[in-house]
Amino acid sequence: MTDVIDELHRRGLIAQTTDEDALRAHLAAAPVTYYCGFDPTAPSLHVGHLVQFMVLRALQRGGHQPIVLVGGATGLIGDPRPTAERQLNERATVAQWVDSIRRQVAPFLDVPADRDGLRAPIYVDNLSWTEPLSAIDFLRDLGKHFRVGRMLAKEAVSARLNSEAGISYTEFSYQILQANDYRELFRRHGCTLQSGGSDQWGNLTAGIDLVRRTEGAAVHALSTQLVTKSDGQKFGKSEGGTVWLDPALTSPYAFFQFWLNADDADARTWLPLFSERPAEEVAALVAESEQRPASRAAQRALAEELTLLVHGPDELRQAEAAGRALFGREELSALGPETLGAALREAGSVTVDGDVPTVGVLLQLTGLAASLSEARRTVKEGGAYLNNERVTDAEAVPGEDAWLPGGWLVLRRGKRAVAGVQRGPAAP
RNA sequence: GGCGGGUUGCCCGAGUGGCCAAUGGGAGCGGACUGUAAAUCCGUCGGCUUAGCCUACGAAGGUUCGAAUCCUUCACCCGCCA
Repeated sequence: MTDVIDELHRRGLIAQTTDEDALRAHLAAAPVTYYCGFDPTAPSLHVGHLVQFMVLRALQRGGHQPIVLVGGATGLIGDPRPTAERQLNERATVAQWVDSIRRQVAPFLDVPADRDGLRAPIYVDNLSWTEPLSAIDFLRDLGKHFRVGRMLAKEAVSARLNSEAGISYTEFSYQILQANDYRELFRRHGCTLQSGGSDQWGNLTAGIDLVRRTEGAAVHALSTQLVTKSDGQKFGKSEGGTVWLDPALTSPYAFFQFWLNADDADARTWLPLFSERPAEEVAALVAESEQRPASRAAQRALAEELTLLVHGPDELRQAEAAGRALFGREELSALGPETLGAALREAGSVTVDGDVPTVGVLLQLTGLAASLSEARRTVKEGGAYLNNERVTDAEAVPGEDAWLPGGWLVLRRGKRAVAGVQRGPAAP
């Protein structure tokens, strides 16, 4: 069977590891228990987190034992960001996020009953061992093992010390908590490998040092490559902002479209990272994308594979169908009410009853425009469409003949942003 | 603790009493060209009951016919000195 490290390298997922030969040997010798942590800083994870699951899944396929840690404790403290101090969230809020993220993660690693040889993940929350720590415990049992000089040298800390923002003692302490997580998991589960984003390297090594000092054991770390965009922008944002994994925050349709709309260059570099297809298939898709960019083979593969993974087969089917219906060349009126309705519900829709508002108001209601002013502007710029026909007057009210089968209006802003308006039951 | 400098729209950054909803750049958004791509060009870019009005230049007061621009107090940041 193929070496997991080889696969991860091939896919471009590895940024850095501790002694790679030792890690390879370790993974080859016996099933290894490994972990990756996710801090609850929002109610949902986003596409940026998927890279971590790619690593977790690859190791799991290799027969190793995954642990998924949700940072109920570290989420209360805040991992230092390079730019500025984090805003602390309420404890109750963080606790909710722990729950929602824990549920969200399940489909990525849970093992179906019929799959042998895969180990089901262990789920942990670091609040369970961090909360009982007293200040005395923290300072005597943990603090003694950390040298301030080393802590200051970590990139996450030094970047902040050199910035105008400075750094609070709270965030400065973060690395100690994460190091302690590694030690706890080593003690409780024999965990000997931690993976994380490349920005986590300092925290990963802090844990390794602590385990070596207090347990006398050599444990490993692996950091993943930062996913980038060719234009230098941050990965994982679309028109609507962050692309979340939670279908309530980013619809499966929007999720699918995010991947489908990727730049050619990006899609080709992302495909190996995110696709679990065999290497030859991935290479063939990339080649196809280069020869016939208009086919968007790489984008399609990404969209299909990841929507399936994150949202499941039913949602994938609907997201695909919605895209075909809304961007297809066929007449909207030719679509059946079921197809149209499903597509628009997937894309995002609102219901109106009583008096029908103006097009401008509808643009705002559907979220296609953030404000009425923006809606008016969009119309003035010629970027608003009702049933695929350009709207010229924001104050116009859609006439009776505009309503499509099923009581729908199709609103579009620009080329990609589509939303539906359905006539409510109370309409005359 | 003292002295000096600073805090402007999503970000960076001009603006030292009326011509300022505020120069310029970036991001974003729309159009043209395309492939629901990139690049390029053009336009747009606080809100609203949109030829007008309202809210805004760290916060709160004040001076003035009129303040982002002057004064006072407060908060925060950056220097230098204790």
